[in-house]
Amino acid sequence: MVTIVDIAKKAGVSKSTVSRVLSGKGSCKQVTKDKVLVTAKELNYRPNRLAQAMITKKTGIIGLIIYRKHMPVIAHPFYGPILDVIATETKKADYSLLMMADNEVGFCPSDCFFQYRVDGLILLSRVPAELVGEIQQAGRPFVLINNTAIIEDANYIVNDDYLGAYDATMYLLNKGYRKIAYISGPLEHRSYRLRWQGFQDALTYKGHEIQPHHHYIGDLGLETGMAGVYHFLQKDSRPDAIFASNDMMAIGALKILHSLQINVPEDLAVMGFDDIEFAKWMTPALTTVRVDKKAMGRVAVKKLLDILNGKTVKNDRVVLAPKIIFRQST
Amino acid sequence: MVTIVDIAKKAGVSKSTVSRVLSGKGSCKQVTKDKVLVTAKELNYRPNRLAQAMITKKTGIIGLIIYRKHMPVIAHPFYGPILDVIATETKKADYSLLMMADNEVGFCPSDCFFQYRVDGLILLSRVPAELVGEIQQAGRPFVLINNTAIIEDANYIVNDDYLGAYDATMYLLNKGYRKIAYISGPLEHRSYRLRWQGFQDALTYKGHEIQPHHHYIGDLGLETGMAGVYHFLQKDSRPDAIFASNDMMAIGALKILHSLQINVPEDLAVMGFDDIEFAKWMTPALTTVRVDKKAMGRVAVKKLLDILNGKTVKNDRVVLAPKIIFRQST
DNA sequence: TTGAAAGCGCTACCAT
DNA sequence: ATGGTAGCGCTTTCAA
Repeated sequence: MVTIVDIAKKAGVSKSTVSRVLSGKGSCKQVTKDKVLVTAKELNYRPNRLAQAMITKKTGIIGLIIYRKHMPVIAHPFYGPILDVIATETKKADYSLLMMADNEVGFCPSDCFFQYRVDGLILLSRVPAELVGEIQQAGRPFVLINNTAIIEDANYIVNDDYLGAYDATMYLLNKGYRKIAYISGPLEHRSYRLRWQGFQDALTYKGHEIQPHHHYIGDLGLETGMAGVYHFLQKDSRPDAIFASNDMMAIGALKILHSLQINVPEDLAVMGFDDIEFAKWMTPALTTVRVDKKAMGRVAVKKLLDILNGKTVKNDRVVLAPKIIFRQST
Repeated sequence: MVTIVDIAKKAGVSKSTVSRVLSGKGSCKQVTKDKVLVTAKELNYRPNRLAQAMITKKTGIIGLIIYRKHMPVIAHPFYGPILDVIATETKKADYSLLMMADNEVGFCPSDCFFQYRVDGLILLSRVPAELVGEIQQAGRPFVLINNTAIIEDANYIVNDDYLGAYDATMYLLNKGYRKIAYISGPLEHRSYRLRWQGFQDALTYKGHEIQPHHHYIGDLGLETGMAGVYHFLQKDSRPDAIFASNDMMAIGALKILHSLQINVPEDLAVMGFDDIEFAKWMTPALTTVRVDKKAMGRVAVKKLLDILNGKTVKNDRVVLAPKIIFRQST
């Protein structure tokens, strides 16, 4: 590999000069500059960023940690689009992205990143509080996206899950649905706890009560949606609407309902949450609460970049407003 | 940050000894070893992999280039799952992944990777021949996945697109469909060229001819599927089956057909290609040709790792066998 | 078994 | 405007 010494030799200058020209710092004669630049190009020189990083203490790399239990990790219908804008936005700012799925064993992920001396970190979804502690202690800038645990003294971007669920329930109620069943994800998740709460509060506010058998708790997948429908249908009083706490569940519900020849929305309405890409492709297209995934990624990168660029950024949380997307399933 | 010098001081040994203990190379007394190890842990030492890489010439990083025109790049329904297994498999081997979408402007992507001195590269989908040339010239190991251009002297993993299309057409023919329309992606793409060829050859083999208006060429998206259907329906002789050259198009076709109240598969059958995740969630669930995306990622990583581990690997191409997945749309 | 010294490719400081 | 030199944190000879 070509080094600045090679350039220096060929151009007949010192390596300090080469470095200065290439980095654009310091002054020098135009002639020297040109000579160096030309030789560098001739030699097809590529700076060694590792060597640079050792001195400047800046690698130009941003680390990305994704909760491993989300399977698939990268092609995840919810997190995928977020990763996408993170990749785009970081590249615009000339940063590279080092990816890593959170490994349950030990705290390997942070280890890995620290070893590469990443400039900053973006953490998605669930992240063990200890890991965040380590990162804080190491003094590395980081931003949390949609974090499950509430962590103090940190920048984080979340969706207003409570509001989304509240509004969606109100919408359902206003549309005349009275027996709304609810399918929930695990309540340990901040998002699912808040969604469930929003749903209940809206019901209460309107003077309704949730029917005894009209709620079902499962995991985050399609199967939970299916199981939920079966659960509701077993009982005498059938719901007239189902509010699934994420789109995957809603899609599962839609599938089952179709095979049971129960018409949506005529016989039973279905509402989702997240607005993953396929929501609009379902038949019927899924009415859902849109979480602004692009904004999540964009804001996260912007915050991190601001910190890296030395702008004074005080830790705060950004709560994104959700929006109901009206389609055909309600 | 703690360095080996800090450990050396505290443990009362030289930094060479620390290095030797930590890297496990060379011998030393058990006592010294323990002392160093304990101090390292006490100090919460994290090796600086950049410094290590400068000497060993091994960064432990694998670069990943994705064709930028695929939008979304990461959450892509076809490439997403491939990225996923790449991430998983590389991590298992203790490599990190540096991601980069191919940037049309110049050859920035390779630049970026070379600057970080990645150990090897995985290139997905379209990659400019010049870029590959650069990489080859630089002597960096690399593997191509589903490459559009045919590149000599390279390891690459592709799907047998010709065979998939041929088989699928045969299946359609055997099921009794006679007027099969075909929706194609751009024929510059190796995959789409081969699929189109496979379709035609199967038809010819069975003594059928493609109807004049029964093929439509568009881009890779949903909209092409929709446009294709409209195109076919304008004409007098309506097809009894549509073979879309990818699932996104097939899904688009399904949507339109549904809104036109044309029953699938009773009035018109629809066959896709790729078997993206959502194919099975459609109503009706989509019959399609499965491309083994996991195998693509797995094989690519294995090949690259073999090269990196010094196993003699001669350049060859792996052609993965596709498989028809029978579902409800045919 | 251990330590001293050289050097990876670069930047940054101090001379000139 | 330019060159010499030190040093980033590490591995790797080579001596002791």
